Amino acid sequence: MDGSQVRHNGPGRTRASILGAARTVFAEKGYSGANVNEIVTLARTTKPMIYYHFGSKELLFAAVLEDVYAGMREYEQSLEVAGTPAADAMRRLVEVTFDYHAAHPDWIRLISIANIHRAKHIDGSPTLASRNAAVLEIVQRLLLRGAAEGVFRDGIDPLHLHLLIASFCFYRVSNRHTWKIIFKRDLADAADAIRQRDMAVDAVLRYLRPDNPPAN
Amino acid sequence: MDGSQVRHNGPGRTRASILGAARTVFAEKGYSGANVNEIVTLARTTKPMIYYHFGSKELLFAAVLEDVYAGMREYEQSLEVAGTPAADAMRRLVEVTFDYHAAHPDWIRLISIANIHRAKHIDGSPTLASRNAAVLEIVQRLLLRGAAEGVFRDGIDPLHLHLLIASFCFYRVSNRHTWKIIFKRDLADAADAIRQRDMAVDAVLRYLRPDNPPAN
Amino acid sequence: MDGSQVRHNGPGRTRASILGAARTVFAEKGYSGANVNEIVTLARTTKPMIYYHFGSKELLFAAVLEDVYAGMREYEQSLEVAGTPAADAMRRLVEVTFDYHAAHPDWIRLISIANIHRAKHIDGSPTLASRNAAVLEIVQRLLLRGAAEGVFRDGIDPLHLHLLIASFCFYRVSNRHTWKIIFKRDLADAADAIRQRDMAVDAVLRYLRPDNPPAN
Amino acid sequence: MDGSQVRHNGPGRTRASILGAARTVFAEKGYSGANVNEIVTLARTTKPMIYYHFGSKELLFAAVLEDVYAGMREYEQSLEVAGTPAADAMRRLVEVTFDYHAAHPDWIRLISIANIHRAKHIDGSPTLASRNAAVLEIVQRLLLRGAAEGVFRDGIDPLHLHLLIASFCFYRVSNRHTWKIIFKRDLADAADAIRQRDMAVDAVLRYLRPDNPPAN
DNA sequence: AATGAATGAGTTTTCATTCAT
DNA sequence: TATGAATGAAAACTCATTCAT
Repeated sequence: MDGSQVRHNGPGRTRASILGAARTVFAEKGYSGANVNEIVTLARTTKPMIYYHFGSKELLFAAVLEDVYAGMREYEQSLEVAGTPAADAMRRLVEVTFDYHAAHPDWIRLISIANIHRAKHIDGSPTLASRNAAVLEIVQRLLLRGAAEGVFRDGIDPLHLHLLIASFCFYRVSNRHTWKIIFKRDLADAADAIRQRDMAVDAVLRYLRPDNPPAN
Repeated sequence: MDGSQVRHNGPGRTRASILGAARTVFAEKGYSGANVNEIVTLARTTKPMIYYHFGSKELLFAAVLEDVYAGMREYEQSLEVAGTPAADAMRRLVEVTFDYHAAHPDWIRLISIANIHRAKHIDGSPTLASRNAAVLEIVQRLLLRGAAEGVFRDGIDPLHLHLLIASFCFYRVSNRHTWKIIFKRDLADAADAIRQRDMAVDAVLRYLRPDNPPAN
Repeated sequence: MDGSQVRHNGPGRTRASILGAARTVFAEKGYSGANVNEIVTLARTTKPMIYYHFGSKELLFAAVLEDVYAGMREYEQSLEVAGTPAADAMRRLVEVTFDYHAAHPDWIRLISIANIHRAKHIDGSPTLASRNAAVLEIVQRLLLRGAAEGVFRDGIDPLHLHLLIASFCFYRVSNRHTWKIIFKRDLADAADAIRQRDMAVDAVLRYLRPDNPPAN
Repeated sequence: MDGSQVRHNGPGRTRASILGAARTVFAEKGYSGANVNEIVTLARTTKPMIYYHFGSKELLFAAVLEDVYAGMREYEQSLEVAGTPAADAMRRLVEVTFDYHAAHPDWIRLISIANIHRAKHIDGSPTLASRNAAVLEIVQRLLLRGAAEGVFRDGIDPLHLHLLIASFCFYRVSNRHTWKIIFKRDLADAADAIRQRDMAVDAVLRYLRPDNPPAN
């Protein structure tokens, strides 16, 4: 009757829109709190499509998490800072990490939710298992470079350094709601956030600084 | 009128057992994932008792969270270390914080869950509102003492320092499941945990150390 | 507001009415074809009551089947025919079996349905496992008595004799619909049924008759 | 217009494979329990093919039943035993019937399922309506021949005799699952089956034997 | 303070069927 | 003929909450 047919989106279109909607809703409500109906409404499709494309609510959540971790690649690529002194590169790495977390609260919420469920939804994922966590190698190379330059101490475990950085950047976002109530200060406040960012850089660089720095 | 008397537990006994069971179940499954039936089964009582004592599932969860934060008092009291050099006291504070978090994963899970729900269940709680976060004062006093002793730098925001410490101690527990899958290392591994603990102390003390330490 | 309260039937009332409704609906539609909604409507209650009282649709069906087999007791009790010549007693046994099957088509349908599902719903039932099939003993005693009287042959397996009797009585009911279409005769036709009944008795007695009957 | 041609199976190939898969699945799960998806997966085709070739799930089931009854022809043809004494021929007829049922449990399950649904899926089928049930004529001729030979009684209704034979052969297969649980004996046990077969023959021949057999 | 049973609304999931290509 | 994707209706099941006692 009319040429403007709405049915049948392009291939993969429905799947993608479900994934996006699911990401939003899961991040907002948690796994159990999220509601399949709300997801399909937001995705402008129907419930069976979830089961057709993903198999179950659980597998849909797993797909969302894979998607979230795919985003980690993007973050990791932005970490590579070539050709600068190690200390500057490290400063940059902390700042980028800080900013990425600050800019992606959904990412953080979804990872928190995954942990509440003991990461069972990504356990056994071939995609994630085959991943080699690029951050660690970047950090590792940077540590070696800094040590060679004489600006970082030796023997730092890159995983532990990453833990120091990531925990700070993640927690200030993930736990800001309880902090606001308990400590009456909003960690997301812009002015304060800048000082937290400086602090993170400072803490990392001081931690790495050799006890007898080169006298140059 | 008839011999079949209903057994009463001691006063508050039912309430307490519901609270304990709820804590376990909410920590395990999250707010929405937790199920009122499971709670009463674990508490060896019946559903109406929840409504009698707490009013609703939401209010029960709020009560659990208050209970969790009451545990914070216990932690804070163990922080007070009198009569020692500031640096030693600070080392102690970090260690106690680290150990407390490591020993109370449920506490951490519940706080994560509260944050997923944007802390709405504790928002407006008179108990929590009236709380003056003792940690901050302890940290504050310690910072001043250390500055006076000349072993800490000036101008450190106690909230930020607490953030540095707490984020590390919290995150390594809260996010250990996803870390295990992504980085193939278990942050809870005993030997590694010791090194993380040393690192936390080290990072904090190096962060506080004055640039020109007193020549003593 | 009004004294005629309908809610809350007597204890066990809801359970019993669900069981009765389920029996009707399962017999009518088969296990998968039966619909939980229809059952609760017929039982004048609500869906959760099925899950509260029985646990699942499958367990409800299992309960129906147990109920069906409980009916077998009633049938078995009516088999005991004391103090008559063995041949007369056997005639009576066949007739009672015939009549019982003819009078309980639902019983037959439910057992057919159970067999379609390979009896998995009653497999492992403690009630049914502990049952000692009284028919077999009755038949056994009757065979011995007849042999002693010299009117039955020796060495008949009571289970096989019961198979001969039951198969005829069951099948003519269970398969009458396909027979009607294939052979254009209705096995349930009253006049014909009488002849079938006579035939069943006749076939059994002739089968049991000794080759050299006592010359009395 | 483009190289990506859809693979066509041979003519009727898809139809036949759907029919075969449907037979398997319906026999296994019953009409309602069977699932169109499972059928097409087993048939290695897609759902619309069912609707293209058969019109609906119900019509597909009807087609399966027609197919099942077509198998009856094969059975009936194997019944014709020429040129032997009537008693031997009858023995053979019972044995063939017994063996055919024993060898085709799916056939039996499908007929049971059809009866659960009151044979509505084959009601009105022109194919089946036009069928003249060959068994009955074979049995009829055999009875006449036996009577002429003086080895069978007169006046036996061939339909009733067929009922006696078929019920035994069908029921021992159709109801073996519940029998196994109730009577703790497996009617399909090979050694026992032989005795059941002998019994069937014996029961039929004794039923037919004249009261005053010819003294030959 | 306690219980067994009930309720209504909602949850995830399934299914036969059909559309566009 | 054949396919991948979509649909609408309904299926089984769950849940927080409340009633009558």
